[in-house]
Amino acid sequence: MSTAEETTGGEVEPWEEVTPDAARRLLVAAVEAFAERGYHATTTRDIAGRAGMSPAALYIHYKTKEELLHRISRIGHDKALDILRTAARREGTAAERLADAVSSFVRWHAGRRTTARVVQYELEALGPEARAEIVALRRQVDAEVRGIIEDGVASGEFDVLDVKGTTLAVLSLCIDVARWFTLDGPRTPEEVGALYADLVLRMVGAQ
Amino acid sequence: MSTAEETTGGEVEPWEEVTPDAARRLLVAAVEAFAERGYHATTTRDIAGRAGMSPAALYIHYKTKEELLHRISRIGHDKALDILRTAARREGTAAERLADAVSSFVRWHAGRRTTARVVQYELEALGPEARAEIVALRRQVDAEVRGIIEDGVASGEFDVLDVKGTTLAVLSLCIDVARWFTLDGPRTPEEVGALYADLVLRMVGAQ
DNA sequence: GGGCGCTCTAAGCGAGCGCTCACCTTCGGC
DNA sequence: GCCGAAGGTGAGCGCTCGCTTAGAGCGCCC
Repeated sequence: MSTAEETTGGEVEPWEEVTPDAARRLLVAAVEAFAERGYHATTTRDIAGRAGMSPAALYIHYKTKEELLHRISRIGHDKALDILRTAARREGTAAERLADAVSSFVRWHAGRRTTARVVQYELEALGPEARAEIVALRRQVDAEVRGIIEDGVASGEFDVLDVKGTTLAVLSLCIDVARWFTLDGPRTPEEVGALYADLVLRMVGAQ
Repeated sequence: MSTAEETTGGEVEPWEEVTPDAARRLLVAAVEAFAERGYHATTTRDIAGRAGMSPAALYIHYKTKEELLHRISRIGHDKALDILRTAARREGTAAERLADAVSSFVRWHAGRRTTARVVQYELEALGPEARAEIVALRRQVDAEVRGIIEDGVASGEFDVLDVKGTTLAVLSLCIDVARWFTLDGPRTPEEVGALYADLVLRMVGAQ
């Protein structure tokens, strides 16, 4: 009952920061529904139904359906950024830090696939201000990865001509895991993380 | 007025296989709308409006809104598969063919970004039989890329441990271009294609 | 133990959805 | 010059959407 959580980096119970309990149940239901069908194809009745409540109960805890998406996106981006920061700021060579960043980022996208899907693919359903807030978080994500690659280039560990383009490609590769990964497939999140860390080290000329 | 087409591989007028003219205008309008807002967030009134017609006109040429998506997805996948097959079956080393496949596939995803978005991200909006048809095409796409990588491993050009996983990663990298690329950005489709071909050759240990 | 605040529900509002229908125009063939 | 087919429109049907409202249940503090 506690194996799935280990793939996320030790988080025992996700969404534990959301209270009260009913608000969390609604949010978890929304994550599942948004990930399965997309934001626009999901109805508030469906979300409330999955949480075992009437449609009106949703509006006690959230002002609109979009606020639910905003909260999910915000918490998810915070978590993703936290994972990358932890890897970027540990001690070790640039290659070790990049491999750590990629494998843990990929493990999160695979293991928390439903959350990651919503976080990465439903950005455009947000209104202008909410979207701007999330875009700012994404720039920080980009900066963390670019920082590691720049370190590796400066130290001579990496051989990269286009640092910005390579950063974009590395992040793109990791993010797209949320699109194709399924727990029914032949690979575990850990295996994909290890494979991708190896591929990325090759991309930056570290091996 | 004819520079954009060149990025797709020489196609002068896209969707020319769709007739009559009104049906093509509706389909082009649907591609734009689906790419901007997603299938579920697009209304039939919006599609008809973009094509300069009344909402009812849509149903003279297409039975349902879903049939429009199906036609777009089918034609788009045929084109994508055609691009990969052309690169895979040309003469040359495995490295040359892989670089050609990746750069032309990426050029298509960047240059025909609206089409590619619909093709790659709206699959789940299709009904079961239409989705099964498209999934079969995707398996052929996967087989073309895997074939080149297997050739390279057999000839000793490539150094790849996990062929299936690496194939998946290469395709994932190319496909995700449709998510982040914009014509307003600093890169042309040709530049991204060249960068990605280089990165993929590194991933398979060819340089 | 009575009032209060928090949580939730049943019912339903106005709006917009995919789609249909009755009818109108245009135009080539005889 | 008339006709039928092909391609188009305006109005609107039945339905479901996001969201609201009036009020019920219930624990908790004075």
